[in-house]
Amino acid sequence: MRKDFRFRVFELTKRIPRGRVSTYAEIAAALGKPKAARAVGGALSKNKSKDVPCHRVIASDGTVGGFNRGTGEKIKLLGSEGVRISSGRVRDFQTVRVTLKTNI
DNA sequence: AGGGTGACCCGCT
DNA sequence: CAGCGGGCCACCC
Repeated sequence: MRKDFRFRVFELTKRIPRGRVSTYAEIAAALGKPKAARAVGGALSKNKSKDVPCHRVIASDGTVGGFNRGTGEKIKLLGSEGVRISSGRVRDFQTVRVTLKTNI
């Protein structure tokens, strides 16, 4: 690994376009570690930087997942970007989902 | 240095 | 749809 796992998670998360989302598992896989989804969540939970749109990262089943500022806040942010959510679940999940690739 | 922890995931009941 | 259990991983005492 040429960089810290956490660093790579952040860099990858920054690439998620506004109004689109990705999943913990997706990011883990993009980093070459399909089983590290949990670790990805842990990394994002410690993120303080506002440059990292960690609210655009959701669970692989389409549910919103957690957020250090509170799930409600996460839903709010997503909504303001045009991502429709219903009952803690993202509508049109398959559509707004993005595939990321690593360059790091 | 070893074990606990968590913004997860998947399969099964 | 809801619960439960086991697995996996990086991070922080």
